[in-house]
Amino acid sequence: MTTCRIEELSQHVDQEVTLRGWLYNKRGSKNVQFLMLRDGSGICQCVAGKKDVDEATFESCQKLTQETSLSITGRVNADARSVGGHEIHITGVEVLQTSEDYPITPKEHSTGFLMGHRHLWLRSKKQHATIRIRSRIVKAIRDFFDHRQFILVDAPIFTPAACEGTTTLFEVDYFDDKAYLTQSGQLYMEAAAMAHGKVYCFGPTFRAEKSKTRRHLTEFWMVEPEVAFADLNEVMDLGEALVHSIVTAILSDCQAELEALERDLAPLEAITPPFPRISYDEAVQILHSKGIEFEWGGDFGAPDETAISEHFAKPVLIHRFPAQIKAFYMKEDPEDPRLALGYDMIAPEGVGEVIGGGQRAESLSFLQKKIAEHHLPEEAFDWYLDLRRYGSVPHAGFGLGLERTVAWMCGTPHVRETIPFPRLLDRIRP
RNA sequence: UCCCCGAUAGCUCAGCGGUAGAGCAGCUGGCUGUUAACCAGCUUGUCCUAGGUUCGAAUCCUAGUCGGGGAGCCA
Repeated sequence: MTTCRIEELSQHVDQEVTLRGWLYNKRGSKNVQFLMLRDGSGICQCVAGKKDVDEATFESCQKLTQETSLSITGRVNADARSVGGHEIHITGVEVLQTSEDYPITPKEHSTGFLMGHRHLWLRSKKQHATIRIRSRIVKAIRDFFDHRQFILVDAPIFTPAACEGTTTLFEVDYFDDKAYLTQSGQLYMEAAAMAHGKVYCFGPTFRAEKSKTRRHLTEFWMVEPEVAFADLNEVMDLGEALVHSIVTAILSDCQAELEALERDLAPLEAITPPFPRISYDEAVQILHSKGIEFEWGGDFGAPDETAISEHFAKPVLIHRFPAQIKAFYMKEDPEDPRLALGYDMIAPEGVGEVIGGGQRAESLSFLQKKIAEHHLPEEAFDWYLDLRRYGSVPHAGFGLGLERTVAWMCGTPHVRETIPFPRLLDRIRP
């Protein structure tokens, strides 16, 4: 007897196989039962005709409840009437554990209810598709950097100080001292880039922001490349190429998942390089041309980002922001010291910022001045300033938010569905 | 931190001053192939909590709790 997964059924037509999984749904009449079995790799219709199986088997099929775990043995039949093109003509059914009163029925539920049952909601079709796409995106990201000779360097989760500010950090006890959960691996990647040239880290980051929006999590994943000797233009090229390689991978490998999510493919197929690149000044002009009030020097809010992105069919890169609204480590524009050599990539369809990055300041005295201006404790950045004392070179990098990228690819409006167990302002369970 | 909206059956909701309803789920029966199958019947409530108004409150008022959406900030 061959045990196989539903995704492999096409290789076993007319053979008898055993499938192991959970009952997704059931339909039936007096003489025939249709069991929808899911096993993680797909969903398969298993048919039990009253004349084709013994009485005990038919009766046990009639009694099966949603999400009961079971193994089903039968002959694989190619049948266009069945979803997926194959079905099983049952010869035997073995129940592993009977599921009673499964909370998530094949009908409508509120988001709050589903979030409370996240551990079970993961089994539902769209959630299953979303997590598979997330997995494929992670692989696409790793492949992208690995194929370009980047070295994976893991950044610490416990950190002694803030990267950008202290109000958004989670504080934890660290023996007799305090530590914070990392909000970015960037500073560590700058150190690693001076050792390996091209590096990236990929892991969870934490922000204690009291944000309650569809784009925010308190724990989210970020991939952060950092490249020695690179300038702003090179990391804009890198971000563009990364996003393009992610889209290409998803479109070629995740067709079934995109279909389960009812994703409109046209906006994804439109994501081809080159992406438009505009300066902050040009972005402000676009806002003004649309009649939106905006004062030069401020940062774009979510509605501003959407208005700018609606101007283009592709992701748009906005570069050279006013230095005053950007982090202390940004290099200033030699042609206009009011500006910083940073950039954001704004995704279309209201997704918003998926990449933030730019060229880092390599001058020791400039950084010391900036740390003072931002009222940051210089002693906390002593090790970081060493990177400017011992062979400082121009370098640049960025961070790409994984959950926003998954939401973008999936067409999912809220990032909480793009991570298996989301951590939000007021939700830490399950 | 601020601004909106909501809380009624296991789930999704209707009822909005006269004492509790529908669909789905569950249970029983029917149906030769169904595609969130369908048809008939049955069961299920501290109407979020605490005060108040009223002859009478799920319904009106106040406070609180929880949930949803949005803003700021950011990936």
